[in-house]
Amino acid sequence: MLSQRRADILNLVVDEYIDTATPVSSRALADRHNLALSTATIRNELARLEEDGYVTHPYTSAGRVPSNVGYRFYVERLMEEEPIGPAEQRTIEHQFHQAPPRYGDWLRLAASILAAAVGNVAVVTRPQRPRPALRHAQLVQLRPGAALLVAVMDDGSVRQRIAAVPETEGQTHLGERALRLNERCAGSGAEAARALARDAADLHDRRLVLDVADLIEEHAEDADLHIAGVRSALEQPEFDSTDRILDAVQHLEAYHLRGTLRAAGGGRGGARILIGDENRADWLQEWTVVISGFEGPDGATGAVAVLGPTRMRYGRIIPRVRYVSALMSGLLQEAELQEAGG
Amino acid sequence: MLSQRRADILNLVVDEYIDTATPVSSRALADRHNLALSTATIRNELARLEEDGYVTHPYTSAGRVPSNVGYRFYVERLMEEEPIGPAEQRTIEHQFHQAPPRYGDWLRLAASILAAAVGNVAVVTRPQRPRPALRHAQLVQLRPGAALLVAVMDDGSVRQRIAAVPETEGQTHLGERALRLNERCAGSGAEAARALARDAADLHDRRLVLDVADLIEEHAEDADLHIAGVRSALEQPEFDSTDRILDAVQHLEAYHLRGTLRAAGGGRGGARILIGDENRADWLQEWTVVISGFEGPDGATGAVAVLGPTRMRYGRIIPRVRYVSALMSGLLQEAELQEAGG
DNA sequence: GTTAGCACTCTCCCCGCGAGAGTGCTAACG
DNA sequence: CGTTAGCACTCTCGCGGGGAGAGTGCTAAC
Repeated sequence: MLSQRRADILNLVVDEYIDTATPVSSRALADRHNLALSTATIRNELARLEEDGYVTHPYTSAGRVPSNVGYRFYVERLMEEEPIGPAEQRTIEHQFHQAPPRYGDWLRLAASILAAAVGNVAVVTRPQRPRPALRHAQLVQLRPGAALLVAVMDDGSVRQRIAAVPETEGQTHLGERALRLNERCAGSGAEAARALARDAADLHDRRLVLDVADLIEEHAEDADLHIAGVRSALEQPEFDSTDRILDAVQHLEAYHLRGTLRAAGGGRGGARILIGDENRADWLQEWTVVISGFEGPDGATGAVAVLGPTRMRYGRIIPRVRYVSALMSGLLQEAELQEAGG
Repeated sequence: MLSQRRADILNLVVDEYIDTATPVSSRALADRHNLALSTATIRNELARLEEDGYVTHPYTSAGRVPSNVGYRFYVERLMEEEPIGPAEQRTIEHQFHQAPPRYGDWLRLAASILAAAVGNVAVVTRPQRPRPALRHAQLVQLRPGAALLVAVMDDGSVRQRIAAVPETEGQTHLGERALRLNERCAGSGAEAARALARDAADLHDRRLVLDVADLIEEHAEDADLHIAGVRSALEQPEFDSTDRILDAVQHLEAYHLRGTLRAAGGGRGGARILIGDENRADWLQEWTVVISGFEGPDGATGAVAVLGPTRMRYGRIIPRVRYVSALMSGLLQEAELQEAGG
């Protein structure tokens, strides 16, 4: 294991690098933090840290940069969490209380608040039950032979697909079909609905029941993912070339992020941290994801996450992700906001 | 008005500039297109065009660049539309037919198809009625005292807000309230619902009715806007500096684009073109927006748009926006796809 | 084990300059 | 009078040189 002194130095290197984004020299460490050591000694220790894989060298005579291993060690043993002072808490909660009544806006606001607090990309997903049941289905006629099937789930999520209906039927007939559909499927999960399909006399009714079953099983819509803070993240020095920015922009779309977050999971309550190559996706190899699951009512779960370069302010970001996650749980589930605080 | 020859030259300048993205020199015009004119004559004509404001000079001795006025003239009088060949038509329609059944995905696909066809940002909005009526409302309990109010409109759009409910009521009570809400408001527009609020005996019922009225009046959700092709647009040479890219990224979010598109309107059927300073938004001063409204069933309207730098391939983009718009109308409203073609 | 000193390395930035592209102007031409 | 050849002038862009500066690794002394 690392000697105390070497751990101290690693700690300073990471802190300094996170702060300045430039490779850290022995002089910088000696000057800015009063280690009672000469630069030469520090250089020796840095060389050891490099041997052990905690830091690297961009080129022969530049300062040191933390490696993924170094960050991991930092996060687990060295980092000091930057507490959320009462003023900051008040600001955040105040923003939450200014929440617009619209649910989508509210989730987006949550993402914005978090993004502003951490200066990186923040993502908030809509809480959903893993296997919801149908609450209510509607049919809206499009053209002859096709209608929009709108299904509201009992966790409040909504899914829509285009369904085939008899060419001859107008909106009133479709209304009747929707009624039958609801009588038959309301409250059912996917398997139950699939089983019920056999009982339907009418071919079209049967197909609609199967459509509903499919909808119940489907993944969430893109709409259920809210992203904020892309700009502030991309302003950081790691995104110096336009190519890097474009790559990031491309991957930071809701459509792509859904999969990414699902892969990352999200430890309930705490925060899960994936640094660089601990991420599975290729494009995340130089990113860190901090993700925390929160709970909605009735077993529904969502996730709050922050994405940024591996050089991120872990000590600041991690507690804030946890805090916002807890706030969301509180606002969606518990009786009182105060109980949510962290 | 412009002499024939000068108009020809302007036409060539715009074509050439759109193609190469570099200021067009007299030599380039003389070489590549067989004008029976010397470069000197062309230079004289260019000087005249500049006097009249159709082209500009980035610096003393560079070639000419079209001005907004020049583009406008080009679009209205000079440009040749690049027809959509049978092969391309087939490709596009084929992609549409591969459409996934999910409605949101389908709209996103439409945006992707258009983006791919034009190499710029494409946006598709969900068709909605300007003043829809409530089809069905649901209440999903969150925490004591608060529930998620989910309203499905008769145009198939969905709006959700967090509503206050009595602290003591659980999901079963809320179900009854939802029933009452539907009995009372189903089929109503915003004013009708507001009028009905007075009849409600229970304070909470009344508040819910008012919530529903608000929902009916609200603008669409972000989810109802689908964006594609950001990357390909930002790869164009006008986005050389990271600042420009970041500005664009910031403004190209669904949340911001909604307002922009609403301001641009969208002439039914044809395509409306807003070049540079013809746009109201500040950030669009060097962008062109090509937008076309399409019709869904029952008076619902959506919009298809392409956004790109003013130097865009108008002759290619405009007919493709119209075409996709017509296809959407066809798929959502008319009986047969074939009738939609352009 | 620690430290001073030193040679060496590598980056980064600035600067200058030449090549090249393109114009505007003038004067000649039909 | 419109058109054209010729020419001087201007401005950009890319390239290479070079010096300053920052930082390391190593060696030898403490």
